[in-house]
Amino acid sequence: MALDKEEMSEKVLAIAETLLNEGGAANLKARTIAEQAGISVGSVYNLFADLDEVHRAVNMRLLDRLGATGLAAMADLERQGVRDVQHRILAMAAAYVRFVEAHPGSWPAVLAFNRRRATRPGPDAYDALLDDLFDIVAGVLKAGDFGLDDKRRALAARTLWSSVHGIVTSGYVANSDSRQAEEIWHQVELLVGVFVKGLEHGGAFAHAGTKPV
Amino acid sequence: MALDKEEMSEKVLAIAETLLNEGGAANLKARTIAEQAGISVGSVYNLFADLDEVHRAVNMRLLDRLGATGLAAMADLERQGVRDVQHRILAMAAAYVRFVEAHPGSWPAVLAFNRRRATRPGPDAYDALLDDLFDIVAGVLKAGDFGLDDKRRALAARTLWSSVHGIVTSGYVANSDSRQAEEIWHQVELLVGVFVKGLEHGGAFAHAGTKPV
DNA sequence: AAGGCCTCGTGAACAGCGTTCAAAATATCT
DNA sequence: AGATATTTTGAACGCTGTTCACGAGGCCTT
Repeated sequence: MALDKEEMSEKVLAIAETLLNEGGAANLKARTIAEQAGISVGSVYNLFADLDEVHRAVNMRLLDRLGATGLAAMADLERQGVRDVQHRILAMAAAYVRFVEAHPGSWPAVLAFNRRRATRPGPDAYDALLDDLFDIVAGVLKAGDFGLDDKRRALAARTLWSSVHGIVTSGYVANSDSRQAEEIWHQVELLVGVFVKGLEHGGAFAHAGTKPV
Repeated sequence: MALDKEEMSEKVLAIAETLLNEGGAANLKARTIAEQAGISVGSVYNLFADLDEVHRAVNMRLLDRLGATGLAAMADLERQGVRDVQHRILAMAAAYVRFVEAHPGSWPAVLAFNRRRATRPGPDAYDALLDDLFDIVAGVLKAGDFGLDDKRRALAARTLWSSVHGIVTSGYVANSDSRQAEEIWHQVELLVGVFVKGLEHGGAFAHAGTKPV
């Protein structure tokens, strides 16, 4: 009556997610997982090649859920007949902020892990999930009438999303009291307001010609 | 004729910086430092309480240099009589991008370290250095005529900087080939263009009234 | 039922890590 | 010079991820 191989894998991932959320990447230990799952250390390595794979699997589940949350938020607004671009972008940003707040320990771990594999070979499932998130934003931008071609709209979506992301992660560097949460939201509001206004006035085409290097 | 205590500390920090830049935080090992510095492991712990303190010291030196680089870039533009806000912001962003590119290994370590101490008590020297960077951006924004009061200008500065930061760090998740560098710069250009245009048209005051939670 | 095979769980063992601390070496003072 | 204070040392401790020879248990064939 023991658990299936796949069931045990999911149990391990659930335990790993809790560990990551409680103490970050440093808290993800093979022996702790084994003990809490009621198996031996070796069995953990039977299910996953190493702890990196466990960490990666947890992160992908998180990214997946985040994407689903974003899509759900968009569907909600659609149902309510909200078609204003600024409202919709703010709703997406709010969903993102809430998600990060709900995963105080594991979200930093997602980012740190993500960054660590910079040396590895080309794109993989990880990037695909991130692209899904970009696509959602691009879809919202498409509703606005900014005179952007597909390429430029995709660029704007990535820019906007990366910016929100930067605000949230920069903000969560400091103490996570409610004052900080307010500051983050003020920044997001300002960014989105300025961004939409800027797009409306053709700011996406304002080239200054500065050379990067 | 051995080195002074402070000289040895600097030697250790120089070695640590190289190690971090070459292999990230995981490459910062007490035994490696000791070997390369020609001292024993124990002596490293005589100079610094633990490796965290070494890492922190290296990061603060980097942030310090980054601030100096930004100020130097501003002084250059001032000397050339460039007063256009968009140009100046782009120059700052370019300085930031170049700095990150020049420290491919240690800059991620700065961020990861920064994030890790989220549980610690209040503001410290680390935050002070980050505030210095915000102040430089705020100074540039002051030159523009956006009708912003001090408080709102500071918020805009933090927002803009966090956004640039997000673009750069998100971008460097993927492979660091030159195509990626181009993508990053395109995003920065779009962000700055849209941001300035948005500020000019009062986007900083466009409230949508969406509640965060 | 007995034997052979094979898959899978096991936990002791290994190498490496950060960190400590009693002792040795060096420096400083009387 | 002798005594005292300081600093340097590296072996040792406890922890980590990871491996792998071993043995238990199921499954098929004889």
